[in-house]
Amino acid sequence: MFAVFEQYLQRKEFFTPAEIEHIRAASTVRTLRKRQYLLQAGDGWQSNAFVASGCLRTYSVDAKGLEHIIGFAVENWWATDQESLLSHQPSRYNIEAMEDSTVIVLHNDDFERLRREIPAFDKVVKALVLRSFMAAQDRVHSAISYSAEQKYREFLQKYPGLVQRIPQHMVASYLGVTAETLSRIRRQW
Amino acid sequence: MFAVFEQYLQRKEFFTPAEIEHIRAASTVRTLRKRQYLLQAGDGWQSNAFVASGCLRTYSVDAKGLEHIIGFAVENWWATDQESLLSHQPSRYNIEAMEDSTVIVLHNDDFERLRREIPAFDKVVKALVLRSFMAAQDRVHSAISYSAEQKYREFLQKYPGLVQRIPQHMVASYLGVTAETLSRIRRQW
DNA sequence: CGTCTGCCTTGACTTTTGTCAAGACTATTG
DNA sequence: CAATAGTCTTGACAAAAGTCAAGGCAGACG
Repeated sequence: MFAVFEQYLQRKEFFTPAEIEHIRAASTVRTLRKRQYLLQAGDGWQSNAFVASGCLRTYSVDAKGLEHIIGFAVENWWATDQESLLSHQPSRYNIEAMEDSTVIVLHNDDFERLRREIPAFDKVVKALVLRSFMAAQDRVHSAISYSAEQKYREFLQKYPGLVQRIPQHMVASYLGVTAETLSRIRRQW
Repeated sequence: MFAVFEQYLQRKEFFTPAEIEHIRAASTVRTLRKRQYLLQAGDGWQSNAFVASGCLRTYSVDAKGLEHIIGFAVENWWATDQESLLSHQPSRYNIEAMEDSTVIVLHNDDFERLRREIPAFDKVVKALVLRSFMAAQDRVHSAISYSAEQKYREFLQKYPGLVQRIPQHMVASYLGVTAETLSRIRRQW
């Protein structure tokens, strides 16, 4: 499964075999069964996880027990909680496998070391962080500008295929609407 | 006004006088009158702007003519449109001065060159991008999880002082609610 | 194979938020 | 200083979304 990660990296930048070996040495491959947690709220988190296969979700649980999904991560995406990582505080989020999944876990110390030692790796991460920021900002824009229906349309268009893999009520949670509302939007079509 | 930028940088990392001079050489100081635009939707954007004084807002205008503020930037913050910058497409956003302001503008070519030439500068930018991502993600979390009132409370607590400087209807736009709704929330207190 | 759980839908009703229109107050500016 | 533009508030009403409760269906699993 590390091969998926290697291909991801090579697609973005050129890595020598030695560099790949360094990265492999720092990596831990973890398999998760459906519904298994990679991170549970309240625990600390000091890693970054690359999804080699499967699908995860990151979500919080509010005072009323409602779940709010802040992100999905399928193959070739990353799942992480930078907030806990940077603050060294327990996480507010849960990261849970929605399908049987395989992830490549890199402890943040190793991750930062690899950024220093391998310029290509640093480049990949720089681009990743910047793109993540832009994606988050764009989602803020949708959240404050669009109706539930518009947000759903945008989701379909932006992530075609995802809707096939993810239960509808979780898409609703991701969009910030209730499962009933999303069901009613779809009924009208 | 460049001094504000220098202090900002020195507070984050150590810069030699020569490094500061390199940065100064690439910088353009621009003063903006209240209501003046730094960027208008439809134009291209190839820079990053550091706010030395004053206050700016970044917003889009939707099909109905309604404004949606995706961000404010006061002293020691940055104002930019990474989307236009990275895609080389015309911007969807306007950046407008809400007060008489002074900004330090760095063309992206110079910005990237400085990152390569000055490690401390690269460090500052890395941290900035990561923090921006986390802030955006946190805002997504609020947007999908909270009611209008809860979002307003969080805003007050997160950016005390900002509410003194920014017209209320713009705070409403930032939160994704109408000016009337925000006014009614405040009435209840 | 039958039970159970998760998922989706639907209806009836409530709450929240938006829309439109009007008015008051304030600061700016010619 | 008078006109004006910007800001905030309020009321009446409309629309959007949430809540609660029920039922059906399909897949998972003992």
